[in-house]
Amino acid sequence: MTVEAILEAAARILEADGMSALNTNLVAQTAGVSVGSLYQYFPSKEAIVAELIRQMRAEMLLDLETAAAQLADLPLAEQVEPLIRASVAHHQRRPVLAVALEGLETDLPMQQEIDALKGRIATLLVELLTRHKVTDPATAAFDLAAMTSGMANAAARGGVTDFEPVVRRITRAAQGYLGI
Amino acid sequence: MTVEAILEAAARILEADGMSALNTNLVAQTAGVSVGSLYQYFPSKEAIVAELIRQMRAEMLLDLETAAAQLADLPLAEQVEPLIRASVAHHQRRPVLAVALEGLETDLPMQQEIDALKGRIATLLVELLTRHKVTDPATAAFDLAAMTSGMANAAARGGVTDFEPVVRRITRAAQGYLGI
Amino acid sequence: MTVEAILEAAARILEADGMSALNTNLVAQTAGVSVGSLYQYFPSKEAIVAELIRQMRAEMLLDLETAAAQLADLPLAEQVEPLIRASVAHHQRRPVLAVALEGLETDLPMQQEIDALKGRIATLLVELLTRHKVTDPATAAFDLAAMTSGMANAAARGGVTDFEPVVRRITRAAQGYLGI
Amino acid sequence: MTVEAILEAAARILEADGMSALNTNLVAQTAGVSVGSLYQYFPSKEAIVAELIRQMRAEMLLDLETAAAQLADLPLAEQVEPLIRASVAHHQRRPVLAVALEGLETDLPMQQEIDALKGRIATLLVELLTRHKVTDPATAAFDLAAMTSGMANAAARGGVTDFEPVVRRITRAAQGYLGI
DNA sequence: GATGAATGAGGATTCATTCAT
DNA sequence: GATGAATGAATCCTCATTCAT
Repeated sequence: MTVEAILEAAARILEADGMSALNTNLVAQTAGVSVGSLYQYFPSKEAIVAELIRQMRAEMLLDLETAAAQLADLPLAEQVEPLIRASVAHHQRRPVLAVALEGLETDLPMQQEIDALKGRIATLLVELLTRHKVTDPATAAFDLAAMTSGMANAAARGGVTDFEPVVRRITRAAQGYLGI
Repeated sequence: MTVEAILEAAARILEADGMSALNTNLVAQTAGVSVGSLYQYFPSKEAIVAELIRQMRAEMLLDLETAAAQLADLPLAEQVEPLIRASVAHHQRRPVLAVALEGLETDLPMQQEIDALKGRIATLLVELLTRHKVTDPATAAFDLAAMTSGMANAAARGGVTDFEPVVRRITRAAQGYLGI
Repeated sequence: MTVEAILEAAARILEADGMSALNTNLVAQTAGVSVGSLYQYFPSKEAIVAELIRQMRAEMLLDLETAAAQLADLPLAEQVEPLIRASVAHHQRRPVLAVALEGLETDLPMQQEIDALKGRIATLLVELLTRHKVTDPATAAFDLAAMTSGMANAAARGGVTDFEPVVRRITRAAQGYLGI
Repeated sequence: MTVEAILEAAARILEADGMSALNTNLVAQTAGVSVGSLYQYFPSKEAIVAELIRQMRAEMLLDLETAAAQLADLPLAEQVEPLIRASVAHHQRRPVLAVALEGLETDLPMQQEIDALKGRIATLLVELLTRHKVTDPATAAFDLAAMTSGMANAAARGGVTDFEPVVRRITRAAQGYLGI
């Protein structure tokens, strides 16, 4: 309960005013708990942000795994759009937060758990592309992920809230990249 | 001289340790000037970052204008790759700095001059796409720019220093997007 | 406790070395608290001074109200001296501080609360003079207050610590002014 | 010329925004000279303020001496008003500046020349009162000066620009004080 | 566990003064 | 003499973190 309140408070502050406005006292106050309690559950301010990012990546992994499982037997051409839709589901849920967190991910000192999740996401994509005989699947997975998040973030920054058209445009680019 | 020393010092700190390590005393010291001098030329820490971004965008505009001028008479299919190369030239020059500055651009309060440059970059692309009868040229320009910087940034973050292969991969995606 | 320590520290510094020596670190140190605590209770350095002035004016109002209540039925001629004594009671308590604070009052940006207190002091005097048929009571109240604080401050600056003789001399001037 | 420009610039800044806005760079700029030149003529910021105060006191002494000379043969009762008028002539000329400078006088470290002028003003008054057999002429001079400047400053602070009525009211108080 | 007052290092900014040109 | 860029000590203020209750 407390943990969730803290995370939600941090998320809202990030959405509203960005990282420069995020400070532990404000998070605690917004969450309706004391700073002391905040430090009971999180060792540092960065740990809060890290947990938010971890959750986002965990959700993304789940979204992708779910989609991949359902699409397993289809040809690659038909999987692309649903997979991109899954990759972007977290943008669809909270676009502004997604952009903020992705921007923060770079600065964060290496996080065991987050890196593991990102590894699993990468592996999922690489294996999928390998299975479909894509050349240089590692690079392709990397590029497709970059393209997808680049376009989704730009759309979110531009105030988009319905990502369905965005998904279709990303799909076009991805299919071009894959030579489909 | 002093101004350049300050900007170069800030750039190097940003490259090495990111925004959280950027503080006015360190910038001044690294630049070999006093804090007082720093404030003679920049009203605030943010103004230094803003100027760095402004320069990056100004260079990018110049790169694009130069490329566009040389390509004016070619069909779109042949312009894509050189234009992407131009869009990414600043990554090629200082990849780590480019990533850092693009990440900072979002947080920065609206900057007259930077916004003007970004407007001119956007206009250049929109007009070029319009000339070549691309459907919904505004959205296409937006998406292509997002895709390009998304992939270039990811590559830079991954430690890439030769962007030539990256340019070719982005080109593939862009051509797919444009249906070429 | 902390608030009082801060105010007393500020008061002592003001008495000893004046406003130019008043800085937040010194106040905190003198008060035996950290700067952080100081800012927990006062939003700025000026706010500390403002509170000191507010207290001085609040005491003055109380002194005057008490005196006025006790003198209500006497003729004006007999009220003048006790009222001046009340007006000057804060000088009697801490002469050097009183002078310092009155000097600072001018520069201070308008303070809701302080202005309210000064308004009540003025009203008290104006009504009293009105009740005794003094011509142009507003101007008279203004002048008498100015005369009183002018002479009391000058005496304090001159090192006087016993204000009883000063009160009697001010009384002579005030009675002259009132034509008594 | 330069000296006067500097003093006038300082005076105007003091009038407009008070001591907290007075800084050497602004004074130099307002005066249309360089900071370097300012320091050619004044050893420190305080020296500028001190000179302004010195001039004010010098003018006041002159005003008083002139008045006293013209009134030498009149009875005290007839001298009071003209002497107060002379004491307040500098308020009449630049009320806001007069208030600002009198407020600054206290903080200023002892200034040889200013103290000498104030001594001569005091002596002039003491001797005049002595000549007219006033009891305790030193204290009377002190009190009358305090009362005069207290009332004049308060009036100036209140926005008064015509001091003639103020002079007459001060006169009433002074005559009361002197038992005239 | 919860609280929130207290801490104090860190960092932004100002401005009197100097001095090379 | 004049200039104004450069200096850096001084000062304000913030905020992550601790710890006594």
